[in-house]
This record gives sequence, structure tokens and C-alpha cells, in this order.
Amino acid sequence: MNIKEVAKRAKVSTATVSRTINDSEKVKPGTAARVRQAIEELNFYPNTHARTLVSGRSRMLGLIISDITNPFFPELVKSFEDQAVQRGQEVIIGNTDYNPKRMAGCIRRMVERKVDGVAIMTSEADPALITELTRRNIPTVFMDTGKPGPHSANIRIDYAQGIHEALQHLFSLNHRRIAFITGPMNLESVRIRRAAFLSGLKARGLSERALIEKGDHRIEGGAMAMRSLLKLAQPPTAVIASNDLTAIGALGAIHDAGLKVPDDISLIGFDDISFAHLTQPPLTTVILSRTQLAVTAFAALEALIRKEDGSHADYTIPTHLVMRRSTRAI
Amino acid sequence: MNIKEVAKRAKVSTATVSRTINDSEKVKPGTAARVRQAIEELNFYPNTHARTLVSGRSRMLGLIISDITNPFFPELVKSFEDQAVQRGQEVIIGNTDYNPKRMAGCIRRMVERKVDGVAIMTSEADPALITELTRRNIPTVFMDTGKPGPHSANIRIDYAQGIHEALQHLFSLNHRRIAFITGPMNLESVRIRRAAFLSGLKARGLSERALIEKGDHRIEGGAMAMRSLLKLAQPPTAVIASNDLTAIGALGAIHDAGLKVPDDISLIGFDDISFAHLTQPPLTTVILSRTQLAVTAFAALEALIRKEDGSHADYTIPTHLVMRRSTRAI
DNA sequence: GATCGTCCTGTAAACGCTTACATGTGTGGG
DNA sequence: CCCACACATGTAAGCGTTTACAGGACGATC
Repeated sequence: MNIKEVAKRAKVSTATVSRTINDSEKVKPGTAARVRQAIEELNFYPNTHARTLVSGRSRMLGLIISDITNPFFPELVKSFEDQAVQRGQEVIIGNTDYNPKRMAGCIRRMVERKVDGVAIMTSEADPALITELTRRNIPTVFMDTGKPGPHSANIRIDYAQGIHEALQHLFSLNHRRIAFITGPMNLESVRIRRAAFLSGLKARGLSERALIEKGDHRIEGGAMAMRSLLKLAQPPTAVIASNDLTAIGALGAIHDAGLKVPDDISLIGFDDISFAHLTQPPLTTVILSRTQLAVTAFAALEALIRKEDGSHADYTIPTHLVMRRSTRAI
Repeated sequence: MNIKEVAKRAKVSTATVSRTINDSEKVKPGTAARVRQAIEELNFYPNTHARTLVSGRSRMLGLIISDITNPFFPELVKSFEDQAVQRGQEVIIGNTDYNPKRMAGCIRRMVERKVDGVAIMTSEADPALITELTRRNIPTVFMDTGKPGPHSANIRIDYAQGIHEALQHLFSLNHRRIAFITGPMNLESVRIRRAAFLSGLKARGLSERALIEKGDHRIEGGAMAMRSLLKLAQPPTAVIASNDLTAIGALGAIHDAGLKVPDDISLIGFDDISFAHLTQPPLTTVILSRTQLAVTAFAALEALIRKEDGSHADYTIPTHLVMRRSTRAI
């Protein structure tokens, strides 16, 4: 089943069939109708690989994430795919599992499949691997880690805003002994959150009380950090976690210690993953809209692909506190 | 950058380069080494679209799911992709959003991209759409909904086993007034779970007490169903939910009513999504291994693709109760 | 009626690879 | 020394599209 058979059935040349498929305006309506009918009758779907081969455009996009199993990503993936499918693009996904070697594999796969562009939505990114893409002039969008260039754009997430709002909220609730549980410190994005926490504390004259514990952005790390915090002579009255998973771990540790959130300790997360409002109590957290991130990334990629040079290559996603029930005044 | 340039650099013909890439055994080791070096130096990646065009095999697999945002799916997707990538295959994902129209779109996309096979991992499937695949002899694997054929296999999930174990567990804990919250009744898989519940009750001589409430496999449905159950003159002492999301909704409703799990009501879920052990208390549920499902689906698909006719086309995934802390004796 | 332009349609050459078949080279047996 | 044969490599067709270019029909203009 190919374009030739359609041509034969519609009694036209393959060129006309192709033009009809591609909505070229230079086909007589009557002819186009005949072709469309033949397509219908034969149930013909054009072969995208042949199209790609000649046109050079694969209508596929790469989306690289850390781990689809991490609740941060499914929404992101979904929104990104929705955008793509709406515009007749396919997306192929790569999970790096936080592993540079796997990241290299992902990039290779994308290059082989001749994707029209790649969105790298992981917090960590190895510049050496990225060259593989830029060298081939493949449009690339980064999250936090990139430097804008002729074929790449960067999406900054304004972590500081969310952290400041969280701090302000706790402060207004009379908390003064506030702890922060970080994620892996090798991540730029984690350092930004930490720095925002410290600067917020300092702005309120609280810097000497900085309680910082290290987590790993996973549940277990949050629980461990919280246990350390609880062992302190003067435990914090409020805790901000670098992400929701960490906060969920902390929540468990607090419960296990026989304490209650928010009665004994106030707790704030970051990201607003879908389970954040299902915890007991529902978690006050900072919203980082994955939909907005996906839409922005997609738009940035499209702009890059169309080489809209006038377009800026730097975007920012805001973050905001959403109050639920894990914080309370003291 | 194409095979010709590599050929020129290695001073061989394109055929030899192709043979080297495909590990044909009939290339002299010395020549192959020269070719490989040229490939290395030029940083050449073969164009998969061209390969597909001539070989007919795209090395792409389709994976159709309901909604990546539903916590049932990410693990499934991940395991499936892992399998695929290990074997040099790409997977393209389709979200149906529980909508037959979108399912049609997914299938169309997969056909256009000439996938070598499709795994349809949704509970609902429209036979009319499926013909689109079978007509083209595209190997297809179903979950629950398919009938094995020359190009298709079916993976049955043994829901009944899990439900029976759950019931047995509650029974041994002296519960007698046990309710069941279903999902959407148009799903075969939901009807199976419900039937298993009823037959289990009957086997224990409890059939006249069957308390069945309808949910929607989402949190809100679980909460609503639970609220109805709590309004009963004689509320159940234990509840089995058709899936974990439903159980989580029920859990919230129970809490909101000022009652406690498991002290006042025992609760059992189904699926063991990753958040099931993060609820307060951790949810006793029925494990349905998504990894096992993905591995089986992939293996079934591969067998179909290779036309291993001797292979069976019917697989079963077991389900088992995992006890955590949402159940207790009365 | 010749000339020109405008539309529409057809012809055929790519795109980058695989592979059947042809060709060339070296080996051993007669 | 010649032939057969195995083995390595090259030649070229073909996969299903798109698209530059050519060609033909028709109407308008002079």
C-alpha cells in the first residue's frame, strides 16, 4: 500500500497524490477529492520514514527526563506529548535514571532517529554530551542547565520566589526556628533553593539560626534528615523541604516520632506533585507548574526549529506557595 | 554525513560499510576495523529512516496506555522502555485519556510510524479500532481485552486471586460486614474483581450482606462511595477498593468523618501504586506487578514479531495481597 | 490566429540505506 | 598449470516519498 497505488486508483500521478496529502494549494479541488476518496478506500497512510528521508524533517521530538517513575515527570511528559500530538509530531522519551552514561545513550538514540529537536528536562546535564546535539545543529531546550545559543534555549525556574514565599508564610506564622532539607548538592537547582532560603533568613535577621540538613530528593533522604533534626536539643518548629518527596519522608519521620503536623511542626514542600494534597494533612507546598514548563519548553523548541531568530532564548517559569494544611501558627 | 562519506574515508564501498554496521560476518576483520574507525572519526550515526524504508522494520514499538498521569502507568512504561532500549528498539507512547477517539488517533500514529508491534495496556479497547492493526498484520498485545490470533496475544491478569486473598485476610481478622467499591462497570476487569468479591463472599456464606458501592477508579469516586457507605445504618467494618486511588479517596473520607483506619475501619486497595505505602497508615493492598506486566508484554510482542508460532499467545499475571497497616482484627 | 501567461499535472531525480547479484582474488586439488 | 570454489568486496536496484522542472490545456490579449 503506497502512494503509487493511490495514484493508479485516482488516475493521477504520484506527485498529485503527494500534493494532495500535503495540502498543496495547487491541486484542483475535483482532483483532490478523487485522490482523497482513493486514499479513503484504500485506507492509505503515508509512510513517515520515506517522508522523513526526503524532507529531512522527522516530525519527532526528543524528551529527556530523569525518571518517569519520579512523580515530578508524568505531568510534564503528558503536557509535552499533548502539544506535540496536536501538531502532528511524535515524541520519543529518554529516561536517564540520573546517570550520565544513560544520558549519552538517550542522545544517541535521538540523533539516530533524526529528531527535529530535543528538550532536556533533567536537572543535571553533561556539557560534553550536549555537544553531540549542538554539533549537529539540533535545536535543544534545557531546564536550568543550559546556555542559550543559536540552536538552544534555556528555561529558568524561579525557585527563589517560591522559597521566599514559603519563608514569608512561616515567618508570618511566628516561626523563627526554621530548617531546610536540601537535595543533592551537586545540582545547581538545589543550590539555588538553598541560597534563597539562606538569603531569606538573613533578610529577616535570622541567619545565625540556619538549620540545614541534607536530603537526596527522595523519601528516604527526607526521613533521615528529619530524624536528625528531631534529635536536636532545639528542634525546628518549621521545616521547608527542597522537594515534595523529601517533605513526604519528613512527614513520615515526624509521625513516627509521635509528633503531629502541623500541631508540633509545620512543613512545606516544593513542586506540588499530585500526591502532595493527598498526604495527611495535605501538604502546603510550592507549585512549579509542569504544564507551564512543558508548554514553554515546547514553544521554545518550535521557535528554535523554525529559526525565529527574533525570539528570545531565555524563559522563566514562576513558582508560588500554595497553602494547604501542613502549616500553622505558633 | 552518510554512508557514502564513510565509505570514501575507509576506501571501501557503501555495501561494506553497511555490512560492517550490521555485523555481517562476511566482512574481513581488517576491513571492518577500518570502517569502524572511519565511522568513529566522522561521528557517523546511520539514518534509521532510511534503514526502515528498505528493511521494512522500524525498530519502534507502540505502547498505548490510558494516562501516564495515572500512577498505575509510569512503572509500566519504564519497564517496557527499558526492555526496548536494551534491544535497540524505540517506543512511542500513546495516551488515550480513556477516550476511544483518542485511541483511534494513537493507533493511526503508530501505523503511520510503521511500528513493529503495539502493546495496548488499557483496560478498555474498541474492537473496531483494533482491526486497523490486525488488518495490517501488526503484532499486538492486549491486556485483558484481547483474543489471541495469528498476530495478537493476550495477557490476562488474575484479579480474582488478589481479591480472594484480600477477602480471606479480612475474614481471618473476623470482619463479616465487608464492602466493595467498584470502578467503572463497563470495564471487564472491574466486573471480574466484583464477581470475585461476590463469589468469595458466597463461599463464606455471607452473600446476603453484599455491600457494593460504585466508584470510578479515581480518588473522588472512592471518597464519594465511602461517604455513602458511612451513612449506612450499619456501616461496613472493612472495605475493599477496586484500585488504590479509590482506596485513597476512601481513606480521606474516613478521616474526614472523624474515624480511623484501621481502628474503626479496615481498608484494602488494589494495584500497589507507589504511593500506597506512603499513606497514613500504609495501605494494605494487592500487588499487580507492573514490571512483570511490562516484561511479559514485551516478550509476547517479540515472540509475535519473530512469528514464533510455537509460542503460546496467552499469558497470566498473578496478583497477591501485601499486608501493611490499614487492616486490623475486630 | 499567434503569443503569452496561468493553472494544473506529470516525469524523474533525489533522500540514505540494504541486499541480490556480479566481480575479483586467492587457495587447493587434479 | 588450470579449474573450481570459497571468500571478500563492489555495483546497482529499490524502498516510498517530495519536489524541481517540464509539459499541456486553456483563456486572454493583441
